[in-house]
Amino acid sequence: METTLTINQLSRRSGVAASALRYYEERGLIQSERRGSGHRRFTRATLRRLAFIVFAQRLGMSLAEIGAELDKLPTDHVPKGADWSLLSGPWSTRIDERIAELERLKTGLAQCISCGCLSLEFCRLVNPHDKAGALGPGPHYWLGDQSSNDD
Amino acid sequence: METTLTINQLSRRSGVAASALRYYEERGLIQSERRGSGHRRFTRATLRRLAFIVFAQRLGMSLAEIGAELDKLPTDHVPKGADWSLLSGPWSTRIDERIAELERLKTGLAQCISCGCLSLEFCRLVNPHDKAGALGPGPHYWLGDQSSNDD
DNA sequence: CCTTGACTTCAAGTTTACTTGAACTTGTAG
DNA sequence: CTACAAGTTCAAGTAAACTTGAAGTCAAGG
Repeated sequence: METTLTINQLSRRSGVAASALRYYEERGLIQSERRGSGHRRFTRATLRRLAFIVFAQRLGMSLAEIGAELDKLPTDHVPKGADWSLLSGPWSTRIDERIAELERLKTGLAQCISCGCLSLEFCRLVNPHDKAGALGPGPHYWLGDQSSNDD
Repeated sequence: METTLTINQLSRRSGVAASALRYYEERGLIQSERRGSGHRRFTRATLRRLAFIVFAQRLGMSLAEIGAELDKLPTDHVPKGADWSLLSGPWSTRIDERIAELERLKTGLAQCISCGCLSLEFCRLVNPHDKAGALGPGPHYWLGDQSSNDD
């Protein structure tokens, strides 16, 4: 039994579209060996790598950031539990920060917006101290640009 | 004293770029009156509307979704606390769900990925029951496409 | 042998949320 | 009255993360 996976097998197992897998490979997030024909073959370890990618995306990380994290994994052997733990450790913190922000949003939404005390205060609520901490979809150029708030 | 704001005043007060404000108006998220010259004038109520938009974005909502929410506000008077509460009420639930997902991710990251029990299980962790609940940046076409997981 | 499905590359298209630039008009301070 | 800042529209550009289509190659079953 071959222990490697074709791109469609990997796609089915991971839930990630084959086109996305090719894209990830192009970006250097995953690797494959090629058959003489040029067809890709992925190891099963790629599944865990993909899981990590999917997780990280849900946390709002860009593929560039995720790639940087994955680069920290050892290359001399297939990453084990301990190797992954090195990556996931700081993430608990990241997740906790995100949760804390959501709590703030929840409070802010209930109190600040609805009661009418709001003017430019909401920026503090949304982005208290981290200028570059833009999570969520789309560009957020408005974040970290409080310097012009002179009114 | 004029109680209306020019686009740059509004921009400074809200932290949202003037170009974005024009874009929001074009999308129907905010409104303005026009002077004879064509210059926009915004009421102060727009500030709260903007706060809502900014909040909602941080929760991962698209401008289309946000627009749909804002359309629920009454048009016969300037929305008050009670009006906003109608919108923000269900949001606590939404935020709580998001927080719950983050908790799952945290646990999953620590346990499932690092221990190696992972294959396609992670999809359940990431997206337990809500197919369309794609938060975070970028397209997530892989979500809600579990039907082909026959392997 | 032949067909069908899976695979390949490469270029171009898609979506969201804006920004940027050009060309022009208005408003205000001195 | 004359700068100059601030406003306008419109078209085009940007970024991320993919998807789609075209055109061709490869592998397996009958």
